[in-house]
Amino acid sequence: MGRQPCCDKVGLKQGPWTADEDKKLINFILTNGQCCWRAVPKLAGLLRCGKSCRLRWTNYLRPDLKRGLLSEDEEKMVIDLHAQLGNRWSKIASNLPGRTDNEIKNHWNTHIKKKLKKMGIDPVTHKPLPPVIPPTDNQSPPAPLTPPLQAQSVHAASQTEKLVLPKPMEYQNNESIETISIQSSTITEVSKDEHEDDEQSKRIVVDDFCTDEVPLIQPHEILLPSDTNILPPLSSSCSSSSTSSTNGVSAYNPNFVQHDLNQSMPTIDQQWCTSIFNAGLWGDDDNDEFISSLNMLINDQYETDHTTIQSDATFAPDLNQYSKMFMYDDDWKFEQLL
DNA sequence: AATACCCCCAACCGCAGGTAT
DNA sequence: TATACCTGCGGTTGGGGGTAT
Repeated sequence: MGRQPCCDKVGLKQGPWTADEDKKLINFILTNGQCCWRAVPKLAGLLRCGKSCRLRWTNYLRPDLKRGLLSEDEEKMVIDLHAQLGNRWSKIASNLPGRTDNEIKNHWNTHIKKKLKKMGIDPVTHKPLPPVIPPTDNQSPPAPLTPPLQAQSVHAASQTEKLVLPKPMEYQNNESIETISIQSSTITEVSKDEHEDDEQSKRIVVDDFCTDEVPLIQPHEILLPSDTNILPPLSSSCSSSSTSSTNGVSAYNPNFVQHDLNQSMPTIDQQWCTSIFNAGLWGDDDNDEFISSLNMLINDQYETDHTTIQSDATFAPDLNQYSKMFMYDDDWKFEQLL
């Protein structure tokens, strides 16, 4: 059975998002939370399909996103996780808070792949690449490789009942001294022999967590205390059939005022709010609207006394400490953040 | 300065899985 | 059980910006 297209594309806008569209989407989600995406564009006044809105929010506008290049540690983690998980970008991303699968995928394809190849490592198998043999008349097969790395073939252990994937390998650059030492969890694959089920008998256990199941953050770490006025969802009819999340962020959380991912203390993502505010995404005429939304999020208030919200001047943070940047669209006046 | 080429990444496409009816 | 819907996921593309010639 064929599937319907995600939306009727007639009359819908495609291509890069404008600042105005971003503003509408952010404002809508600030006010109403994430609801059924198919309804979002209509309710938010956007000529986009819901899928496009979801992607824009998930990959770009979400307040908990980090921006900028991956750090060295993050890169090492990506390499290590890729060696264990393959191209399961969402799984990899779930281990890097603030990073999206798309971002990691792009970074992999544009940076890490090349780096690994340069180091003589096959980015797919994470094994040494075969040497490049210049064409000769002699068609003798290439000599077997001696693995220069610590990488050990998984198959070597396949005969044991308990299969332990290799510890993170060291990626050594043949051309420089650069060494990437990856410290990670060990994936232990428990074979069927120890259990009764067939395919499902194999499970991957990564030290203290199962990569397929464990959320990065617990619900109590995400949601605000419930003793305050929580903004209700836009509509009770909105489907929340999918409870899965990206990067551990609740998919149906009307308040993304959340605990800091790395700390236990509850914080609103002030970086994001300040960035949005100072980036001029909201014009003067819209400040009340934005402030109102912010106030609801910060103070859980519906009725806003705007005087209680700090003005632009007093709300201005030390921008140097902020990693979140909106830097890809001139319309957003990013220079204010730089 | 003009053009060609390359790189990067946001966005799109289409399929799969889960859930509601 | 079958169907429809919604969302997540991974692969791919297109265009803007930077660099080389």
